[in-house]
Amino acid sequence: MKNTADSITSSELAKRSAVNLETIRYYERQGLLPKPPRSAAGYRLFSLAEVRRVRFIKRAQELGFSLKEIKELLALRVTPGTTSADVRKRAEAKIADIEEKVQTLRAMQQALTRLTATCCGDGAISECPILESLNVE
Amino acid sequence: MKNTADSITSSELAKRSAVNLETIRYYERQGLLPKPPRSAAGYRLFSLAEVRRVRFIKRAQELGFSLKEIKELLALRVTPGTTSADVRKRAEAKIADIEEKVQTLRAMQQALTRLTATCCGDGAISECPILESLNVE
DNA sequence: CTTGACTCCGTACTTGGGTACAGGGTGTAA
DNA sequence: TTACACCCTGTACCCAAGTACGGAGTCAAG
Repeated sequence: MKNTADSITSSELAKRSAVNLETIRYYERQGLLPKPPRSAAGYRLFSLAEVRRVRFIKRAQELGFSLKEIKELLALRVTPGTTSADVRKRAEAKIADIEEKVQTLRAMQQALTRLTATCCGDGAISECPILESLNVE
Repeated sequence: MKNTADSITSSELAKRSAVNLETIRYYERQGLLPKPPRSAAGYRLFSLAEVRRVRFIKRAQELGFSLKEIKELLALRVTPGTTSADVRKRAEAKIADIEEKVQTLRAMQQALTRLTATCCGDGAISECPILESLNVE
């Protein structure tokens, strides 16, 4: 089996998106990757575009999204059976979720910045400044 | 066992920080919570300050930090045996990590915003716009 | 026409992060 | 002084997200 210009094997997809081969099969089972067409011998024929998809999944995971949430994100598009108003609503909800994450990260960053600022001047800094400043609610 | 002004039981800590009681024990085992002093009967006597700590752990988890990473974050402070230059360096590394997360979240948000913008106008939008715009390398 | 690298499938194992008991000891209000 | 709610420990179980493995088929270079 050779990779052609527009079609790659599962192990090639795994390599290019820097995940384990088994992970590809797993994502397919979980519906995160579309069931790919098969060669005459039954080999999976992935499109190169899936590389981007797998990388997206990995990135999103690092940001605390579960595979289930990622599936929802990837499903956000207008397809037969969904109205664009519906997609719009779901997308807006996601935007708000993400905004919250950003705000929390910013607070953490600020805390750490204050830490670096105070700790070089030494003297009395709080026991654990990062806790001090993430005191939201 | 009664909770006093400055000392609470493990189940009270669990309740106030909105986690399962067993999670408190688990965090203690993992070194995410300090081993608390005990009452004569062996009951844990947590300080109220630990509520904030547990909440911080939960928030950080939602942002994709593992318990191991969270432990490192919580350890960022000047203590006997660490120089402030050392703390500074580790804090700066964390700040950079976080900045990356923020950037990725911003890209996702932008993608979603474009989605809501284009989908109400309907017409030809890309198959899955969120993938398009998170095309970072 | 064989050999070595690849693919398939199903199933079993692993790791992180919890959760749920069981069996026993407290604390206190009635 | 008992009833009931609470705490302790240890151990076993659970789910998500992979990862590994065995047995069998496929492909292409020598």
